[in-house]
Amino acid sequence: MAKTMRPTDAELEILQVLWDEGPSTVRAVLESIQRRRPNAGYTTVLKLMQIMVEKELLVRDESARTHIYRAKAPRQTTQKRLLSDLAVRAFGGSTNQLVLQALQAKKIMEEEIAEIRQLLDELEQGGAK
Amino acid sequence: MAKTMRPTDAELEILQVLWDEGPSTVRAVLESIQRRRPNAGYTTVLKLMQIMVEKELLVRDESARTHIYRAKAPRQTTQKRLLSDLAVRAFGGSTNQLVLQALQAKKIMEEEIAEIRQLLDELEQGGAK
DNA sequence: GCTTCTCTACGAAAGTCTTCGTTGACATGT
DNA sequence: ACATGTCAACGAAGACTTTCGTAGAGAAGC
Repeated sequence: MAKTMRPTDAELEILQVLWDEGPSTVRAVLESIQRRRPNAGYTTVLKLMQIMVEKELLVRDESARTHIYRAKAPRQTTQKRLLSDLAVRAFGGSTNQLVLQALQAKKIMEEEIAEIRQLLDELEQGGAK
Repeated sequence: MAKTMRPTDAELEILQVLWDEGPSTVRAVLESIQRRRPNAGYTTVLKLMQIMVEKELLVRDESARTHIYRAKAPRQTTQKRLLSDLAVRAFGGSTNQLVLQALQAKKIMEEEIAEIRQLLDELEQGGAK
């Protein structure tokens, strides 16, 4: 029903866990988060995940007493949405500027450069008309 | 005083105007924003810009009655901060993954590919040990 | 059966973001 | 000097985010 929104910080933290570890219970997500942030509370994570079901960011299996949650959209879809969103908000809509800036922001390992080169080759072959 | 925060959506909209058009008055920023969003209100923009001065996102020249605002941090610095932030929040800290995803998300023009290739060349020369 | 533990659900509190109405100061033109 | 218009300042409302206390239902152990 609701249009696809940008996940908040806390929501993204939960999505990362579910993308990494697959469908999980609240407790499993909590424990994963606590590895990095030991002060995270159970009811906080539960509440967030409930809200995320309402927002249709997550899907919940209630067939057992302990519910199982999974991310509704795959990781890449969400990542692309966030990138496109950032391109508009901070780069005047230019994804290309975003990429250039990202490349300059970080020293890149040589293997990674090769990886990107290869992708460029494929794009050039596939896209050239 | 406050640590450098991530600008909000409305703040970023104002920053874009100031980056594009240089130091400006509230009214000038408002009119620029109204070109895309005619319902934007004067006091809303004013209040936001006042808050942004407190947050040290903007600097204000109060010497004249009509104050002049400018972005404190240059465009690229803020863009890099946002990219690095997104890399952590949505890409498990991998800027490289972010770049790959951004490249795949968009069809890239050939000239742009050349531009990126050139950047890669420079990076390879400068960074290879 | 009773106690203890785990889980979901609910609601409220505190913080932030965005919007705008109102006010008073200052400027301009006549 | 007075009317009109522009500006900064303030305060408050409404929405959203994040946190957590509390309560009740069900499961497990004694």
